[in-house]
This record gives sequence, structure tokens and C-alpha cells, in this order.
Amino acid sequence: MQETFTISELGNEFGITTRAIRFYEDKQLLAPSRQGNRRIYTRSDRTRLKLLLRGKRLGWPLEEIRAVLNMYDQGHEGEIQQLEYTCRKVRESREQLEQQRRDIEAALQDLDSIESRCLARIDLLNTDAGKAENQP
Amino acid sequence: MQETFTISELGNEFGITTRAIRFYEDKQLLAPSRQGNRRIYTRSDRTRLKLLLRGKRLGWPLEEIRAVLNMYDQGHEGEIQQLEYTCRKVRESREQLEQQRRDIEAALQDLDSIESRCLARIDLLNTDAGKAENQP
DNA sequence: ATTGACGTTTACGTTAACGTCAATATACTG
DNA sequence: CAGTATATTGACGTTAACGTAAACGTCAAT
Repeated sequence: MQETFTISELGNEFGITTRAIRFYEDKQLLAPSRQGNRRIYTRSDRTRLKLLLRGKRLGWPLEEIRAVLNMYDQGHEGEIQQLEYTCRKVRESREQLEQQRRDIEAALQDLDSIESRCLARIDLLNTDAGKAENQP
Repeated sequence: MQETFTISELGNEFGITTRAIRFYEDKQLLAPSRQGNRRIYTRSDRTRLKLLLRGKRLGWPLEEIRAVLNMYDQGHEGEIQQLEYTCRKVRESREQLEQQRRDIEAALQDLDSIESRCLARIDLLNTDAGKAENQP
């Protein structure tokens, strides 16, 4: 794979606009280096962006995503207070993730039930042509 | 449990403001009945709200939540085209949920890795008092 | 009769997360 | 060297999801 990427390469790869990527930088979620004026993204920058988008799919606000991204950096350096703070945030995020997981399980079960009701109804309308519907 | 609820009862139970609940009604996600001027919420309304909030925790926009809520109603009635449309939406939602589930699994593993790196680092700083850090 | 708790509608304000220009710079390409 | 593609910053616009405030109704308790 390439060593570096342009902004539009990343935009195309992940299906987002360059405007969005610059916006993330503005909000301190990315910090690519420059060649003169232009942004150059390393593999690590690209990974950060990938993680960012994962956070988005989970519905997190950018602020929170930034906090989580910072955990990746601060796990192996920093003072003890910073490390403990990171640990606490890790636990918070994990609780939220597990809540989301429960929500997903419940939602999936609901969808199953809805679909089967739907299919049963379709089947009835097809085979029976809905006779019972219009007859006294 | 009660048969009906006031708006502030539901607000307190779910930790949201009455403004939010009225807003959801404005956006057609709820349709409580009235006694004169005032809203009365049945158990079914309350369930709808609960499902709504689950959708919110999954990061869905209200528009999408409304579509899913409508599936609950349309699973057992309506024309065949409507039923098939509902089935398609069910499958779409399921795909999205399964993507979210994968994201959650990945994120949880990352958090594990971050936490253990963090803890190892804390342990090092504690037992060793970080000697290697400041010595040549 | 007034206070206070709860409710209503209407309207304007706010924040997040970009989209959409515009004006400008840099680089390749024929 | 003109043209095209790609990049930059800056400013303003937009949408979703409420918050906030005003102005008013209703009912029970003081």
C-alpha cells in the first residue's frame, strides 16, 4: 500500500468529501503534515480517519470521537494521572458500547418479529387472495 | 402499572424534557390523545417512546426512527406493496445494525488493548517509579 | 383571590456537522 | 504558455434536534 495519501484519495476511499476531512482537522481530530501548503496523510492519519468513521457509524458526536482517538495515543505515554483518566474514559466508553450492543440485540429481535408478521401477512394475501378480508 | 401517563411523567421516567417529547410529536413520531387540551399517553405511546429512545442511542436520525416505528404498525396490515416495502426496510435496518455490531466488536477490542497498555504503563511507573525514564 | 404547579402554543435561538460558493495558489499537460 | 485539475483558506448557508422564553389557561390549595 502507499505510504502517503492526498485528501481526495482519502475522500474517495471512504466516500466522504474533502470538506468533511478538513472539517475534522479543524476540530482537532486529524493533524496531517504539509508539503508547502498541501496536506499529506500518512498511514497513521488514514487509520485515525478510519477509526473516526467507525465512531460516526456508532452515532458518536465528534467531540467524543476525539476523546476516544486520544486514548489511542495516550495509552503508552504520559503521566500517571493522564493514564488513569484515560482508563476511566475507556471504561465509560465500554459501558456505552455495551448498552449499544444490548440495544442492537433487542432491535434485531424486533425486526425479526416484524418481518415474520409481514411475511405471514403477505403469504395470506397471496394464497388466500384475502378472501376472509372482504367476506362477512 | 398505570394505564395512562402525563407528559412530565414520561419525561421524568426517561430523563428527557417535555420539550423533546412535544418535538417528537411535532415530527410525527408520537400521536398521543387529548383530554381537552392536554396530552394523554397510553402504554402503547410509552412503548413507542421507549423504542424511539433506543433508536436515538443507536445514533439514528429521527426520520429513520419514524420509519422503523411505522414498521411496527404496518407489519400486520396494509396492502401487499406496503408490506413488501416494509420488508425491504427491515432488511436495510438489519444490515445497518449488523454493521454497527461489527463496529462495536472492533471498538471493544481496541478498548481492551488500550486499557491493558495503560495499566501496564501505570504498573511500570508505580513499581519502578519510572527509573528507566530519567536515566541514561 | 392569589399563589404555585403543571400544562398549552408560538416563536426565536443555538449547536453540530457539514455544504456551497468564491478567490487564490500550485502542478501537470498538451 | 494556456488550460485543466487539484489544492488552499475564508465566509456564509443549511439542517436536525432540540433549548429558551413569552404569554396564556386550569386547577387545587392556601
